Amino acid sequence: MTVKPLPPAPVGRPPRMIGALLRIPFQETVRRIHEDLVRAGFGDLRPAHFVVFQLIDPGGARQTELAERAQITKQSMGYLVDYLAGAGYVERVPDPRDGRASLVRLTARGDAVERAARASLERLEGEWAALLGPARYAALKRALTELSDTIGQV
Amino acid sequence: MTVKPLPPAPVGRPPRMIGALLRIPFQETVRRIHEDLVRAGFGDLRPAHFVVFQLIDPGGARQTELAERAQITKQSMGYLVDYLAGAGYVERVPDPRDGRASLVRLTARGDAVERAARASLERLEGEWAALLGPARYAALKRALTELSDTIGQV
DNA sequence: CTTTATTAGTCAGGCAATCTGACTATATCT
DNA sequence: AGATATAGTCAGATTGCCTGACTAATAAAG
Repeated sequence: MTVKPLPPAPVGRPPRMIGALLRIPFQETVRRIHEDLVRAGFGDLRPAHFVVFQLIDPGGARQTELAERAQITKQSMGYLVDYLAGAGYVERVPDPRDGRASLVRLTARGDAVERAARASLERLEGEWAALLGPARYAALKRALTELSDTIGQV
Repeated sequence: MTVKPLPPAPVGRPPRMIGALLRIPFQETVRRIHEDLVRAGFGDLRPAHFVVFQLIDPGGARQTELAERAQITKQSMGYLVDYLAGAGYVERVPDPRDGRASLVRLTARGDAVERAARASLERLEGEWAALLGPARYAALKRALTELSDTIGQV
């Protein structure tokens, strides 16, 4: 009666190519960090903001510098920093070395986010190291590090 | 005199964590595919469209099915498919098995894109395999495949 | 030391890619 | 036949990015 059952799954999918193989774990890192940050009370942070925490220097960084590192325009970085400043995660202080510039610095709340994100990733790394075995996981990180160095981005 | 030279680079950056290590090569795959597709005359495709080519079945797929696989809403997938149909990469044909549905199918032009994207990734994989050595590159793919299988996404 | 060019950042406006909610038409189940 | 579920569209909003034009401060050239 039913015409429903689609032809019986012609094959078991071609193996994923490197694009999907990188995308899936990468998206999982983003998802996990976001989930853990929400649980830690930082629910007003969205994935687009993570790059700021990742790229900012301990003593603060210029907005233009952050934009270059993140490879977005200074206007887009301004938008992200505005939001983060409004939500109390960063503050702008005048740069004593250059009257045009200000330094974007993490507040105490911003520092807490950085620590929470780092802890979240470390938990995930622990899970993955357990899955693959520590040696293979370390080899994975070394290989990815070499690729990243070659690509030459932040 | 000059106050300019920032303190001489306090340290050589902490090692990247797994998030950045996955993000950098992943973004490189996207950048390279896009670059090669532009060169091949498919400059009207944007990275957001790639997922459709990646997820569509040879005989066509339902829009809702594509949305589920891509983990976006059916409305968002509708937006992408509308664009691709308007640009001649896919066509909607009525689903003979279900009057509510249509099947999204690649046109000849869409097939050409899929082949070009695959070739682009294969070139990139060749470069990376040369960089790491074939054995380490194969091990990298195996490790990423196991992580992807565990995460359980497309 | 003044003019010129460069740099840091903002303002204004626009587009792409997502979302939610409400709806229509068709299918399926009881 | 009636109730429920599913495929897809319509309408409207938001986020994250862009380009272009601008201001203010600095640095370089004469």
